[in-house]
Amino acid sequence: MLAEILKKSFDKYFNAPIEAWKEFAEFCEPITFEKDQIIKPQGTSEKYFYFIIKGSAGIFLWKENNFVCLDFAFENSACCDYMSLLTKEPTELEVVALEKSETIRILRDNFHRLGRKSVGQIIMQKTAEASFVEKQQQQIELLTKTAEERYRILQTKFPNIDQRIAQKHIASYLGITPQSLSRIRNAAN
Amino acid sequence: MLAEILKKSFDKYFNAPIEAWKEFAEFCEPITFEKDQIIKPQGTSEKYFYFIIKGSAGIFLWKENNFVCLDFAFENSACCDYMSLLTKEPTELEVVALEKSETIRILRDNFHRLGRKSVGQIIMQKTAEASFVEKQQQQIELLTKTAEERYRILQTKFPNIDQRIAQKHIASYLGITPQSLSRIRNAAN
DNA sequence: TTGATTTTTTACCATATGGTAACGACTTTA
DNA sequence: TAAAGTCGTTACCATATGGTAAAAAATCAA
Repeated sequence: MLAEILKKSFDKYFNAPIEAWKEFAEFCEPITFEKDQIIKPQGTSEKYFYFIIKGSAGIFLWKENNFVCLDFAFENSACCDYMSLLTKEPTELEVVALEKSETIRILRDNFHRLGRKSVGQIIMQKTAEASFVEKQQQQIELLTKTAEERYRILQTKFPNIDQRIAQKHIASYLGITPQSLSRIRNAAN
Repeated sequence: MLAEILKKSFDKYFNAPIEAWKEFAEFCEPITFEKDQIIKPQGTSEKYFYFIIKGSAGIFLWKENNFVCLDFAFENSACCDYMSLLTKEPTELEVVALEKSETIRILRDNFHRLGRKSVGQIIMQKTAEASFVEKQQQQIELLTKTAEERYRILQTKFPNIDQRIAQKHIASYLGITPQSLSRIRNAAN
């Protein structure tokens, strides 16, 4: 079942038989998080690669007494402090469940070890490439769009994000205060 | 000689014999660009992976009648429209030489083909991962630092950037106008 | 339900940055 | 050398967003 999700997610890149994905899935462990539960605390090194089956999570960076959200993750996407997973260094990033969430996770060392097998290697390569493209898109938006335009783009990308994620988190992702987001939302009518 | 540069750049990840790097280097072609020469025009798909031996380049995105610089590349670093190289789709990104630059390049299809060999695969994997980490750092700076702080960080990262790169390019990289950068520079004393 | 806590909204003023314009310095071209 | 263009600087005002504060609304806990 997990093998099927993985196969469906990555078949467009690499057509491997379901057995190969099942073998990969052997190393995956299901784990559930409550809303607001910390998946990876700041100051630590990321030990797992997570994949969200149901629910959502955010990658946060604490700044003074506030925080900014660097990214959201919803169903069928990876969710971890990927920078720390790659470098094995501790970071100040914090991963938090934003809803009650069902995930599967795989130990970092197993993730890297499986990277030497064909399907594991494709997952690692495509995860790195997709993560880069995603980040570059975010950088382009931050450099070329207004806060309001970024908000509209985010709503298009995740159509029900307003119903699922607190405004303060969306505001911090957009790089503005909750007050400014409130102003933007209420001006638009 | 190129093989040695490649080996030096990637040996920390993967200790391959110089012969393996020489084999990889066989597919590389040297090419020189004049200052302000367009390496990859907007609206096209990236055909090459470039590596800068000497000089510098910038990745630009045109916005109305202005442009923003998404990244600088100097000696011993990759430089291309990596997003387009990966997706094979045309993008609006433009790569421009900012000084007279000596580069080596490798055809996209050869790059991907060599990715199936051990050293090629390590280059592709590590390039993707390093590009992601780099982009996430930039995103963090854009979300948590002021324009002045970002300028100081950039100066630390590339100590002689003020002497090598036009202020207007630095300003656009920082997400501000040249006038604002001028104000920041002259206020700091 | 009731009270406590958190989140969102609104209002006020402050500030960083944008946009336009003009000027001088520098660079390129003829 | 002169002319033309580009670039960096400065000044002015405009604007988007920040910061503080407090009320209103929503959520959570007892």
